[in-house]
Amino acid sequence: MHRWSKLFIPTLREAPADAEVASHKFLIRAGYIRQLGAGIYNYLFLGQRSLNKIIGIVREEMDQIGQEFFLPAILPKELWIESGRWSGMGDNMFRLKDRKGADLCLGMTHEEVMTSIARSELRSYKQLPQIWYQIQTKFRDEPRPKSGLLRVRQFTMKDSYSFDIDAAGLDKSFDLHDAVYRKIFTRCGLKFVAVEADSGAMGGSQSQEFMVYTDAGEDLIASCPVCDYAANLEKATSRLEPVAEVEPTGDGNPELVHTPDCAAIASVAEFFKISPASDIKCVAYMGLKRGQSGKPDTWHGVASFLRGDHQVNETKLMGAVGAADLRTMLPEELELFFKGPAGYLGPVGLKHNEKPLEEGLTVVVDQSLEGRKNLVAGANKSDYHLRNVIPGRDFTWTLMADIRSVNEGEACPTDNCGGKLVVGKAVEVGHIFKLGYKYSESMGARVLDLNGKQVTPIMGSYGIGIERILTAAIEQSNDENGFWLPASIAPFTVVVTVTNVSDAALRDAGEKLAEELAATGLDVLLDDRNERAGVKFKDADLVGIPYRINVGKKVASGFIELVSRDKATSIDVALADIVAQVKQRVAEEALLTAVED
RNA sequence: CGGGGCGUGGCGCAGCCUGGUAGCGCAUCUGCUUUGGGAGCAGAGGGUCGGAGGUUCGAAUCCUCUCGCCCCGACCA
Repeated sequence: MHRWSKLFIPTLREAPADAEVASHKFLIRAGYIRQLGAGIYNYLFLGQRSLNKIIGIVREEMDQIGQEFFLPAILPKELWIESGRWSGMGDNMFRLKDRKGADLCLGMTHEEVMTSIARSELRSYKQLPQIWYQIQTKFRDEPRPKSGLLRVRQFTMKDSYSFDIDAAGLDKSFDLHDAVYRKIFTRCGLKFVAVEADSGAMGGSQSQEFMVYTDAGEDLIASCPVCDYAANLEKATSRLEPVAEVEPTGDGNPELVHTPDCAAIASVAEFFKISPASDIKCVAYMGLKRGQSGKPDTWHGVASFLRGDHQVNETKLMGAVGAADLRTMLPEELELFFKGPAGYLGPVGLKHNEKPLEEGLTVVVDQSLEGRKNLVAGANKSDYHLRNVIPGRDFTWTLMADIRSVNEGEACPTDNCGGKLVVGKAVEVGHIFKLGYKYSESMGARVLDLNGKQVTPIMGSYGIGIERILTAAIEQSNDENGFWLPASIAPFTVVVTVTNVSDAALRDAGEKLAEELAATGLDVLLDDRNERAGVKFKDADLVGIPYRINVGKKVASGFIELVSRDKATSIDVALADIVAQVKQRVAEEALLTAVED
């Protein structure tokens, strides 16, 4: 049992002016955290207590499938040179030198270290599979820390890594993590959704994120209200309605048309009296190709063509051409590759590469243009467009791929579903990922298989953002007075508020009650401060404790009040029944966050 | 990095434009009263005005540089 009067819980009546999202404001107002620098926070008593409960749940569940390690946070350069990420991580990596001048970095993830253990210790398929995890501080020099604990430069992550003999084994390790993650987030009381995610430059085969819907989130999720389809917008696909093609003009071949002041899609559509879906849009990029084996990185022209009413999905485009980065083309580059100005770019007559990201221009055409007819496109000449353009007949491409972003209201891609996709903002609390052979291969991890042949183990990596669980929980449960956490992760389960400590009878009743509750194993906070009742009620509402017991005048007749923070409901309970009542409430709530074993 | 904004007691702000002894609310401390939704009265303490340089008789205020923080875009747990 803890006494509020002895604790450091610096609650604030007002939030700092620069806090924008609810969780940021309340974490500070409730005395959970204090800021030390951009994206760097002190965790105070209540905050640390809640994080410790989250860590406890994560550890308990992870122990069901893996083994806990604890790796260093300060890491030598050499490992990262081997994996190619010393340069690949760029400015996101905190770097430092030791007294001898040797390069070190602060760990932002631990594939390299885990793989180094695996390669020096694992020798036989008989030792596989292995799942190793740790709960540890990560350092990432984010370009823009923001929103309190949502995006920070130092945070706690549970990261795990699996080593399997083959792809089937990896599938199993992946599925084990999927199941355990669901248990963890359920026990933490999060309303989460698992979505398909982009596997990006990491080159893995499957990637799934665990997301909690909130407007504070930075990701966009497309989901189907009918079936269970859900995907990060970076990855999401949809089924398009067929488009009514326009009739050809003249002999049906491309025809040059004078189109003054028609640089915008809308004005082109207006000019030709067509839907933007019958116009070909061009977005021109420069794509970054990572230099192989010590060679410098290079930029190459990438022209993307898609329907006028669609938007380029840069994540998909990068994946399609294998670029490490994209930027838009400068005017002089447009002139070089297209001989034409922005607004009048088109695919007809363009010379393109056979392979992406080589000398010359890489032309990428979105799938939705396949089989289309009689389209309008820029003529690569100021104030001119072409009509009657047919993909394949009038122009070709380096590659055709899905490079567009889906829009809300488009049809779900699942066969025979028919649902309309909705798009919502969410925060990522976990990510599970089939890595493949990238690290085991490059760093030389090998084991002998059943036949005595040397093989490379296949890896997976899996992360949970500890602080993000707390942040997401606050985002999903708050009102103007504060927030409430599920009992499983709240710093205390119940606060016993003595309305007037100068009344000895109330004080004694509160003491006795708090002792009794604590004796049953509940986390009890006794508010024994010499403050007015209103102050204590306000504080109790603020700090995230799910239950409150008011010890007031009704004690004289043997009653106290039990208040549930979430619904702000209060009932009178006989003193003799209160311990049982609280236990029952907590048990009922626990049922909601219970997981099957 | 590009764009925008802000730095004045612990927190929230005013003062700056038009230079002239730094103010308000909350919080803190003392005393008395009060005690079920952030109490009242009386008194007290606390600020190199982010930092450096400059202009001026005189700078929180004007100029230059610099540091920090927040927000919007490219990354990720």
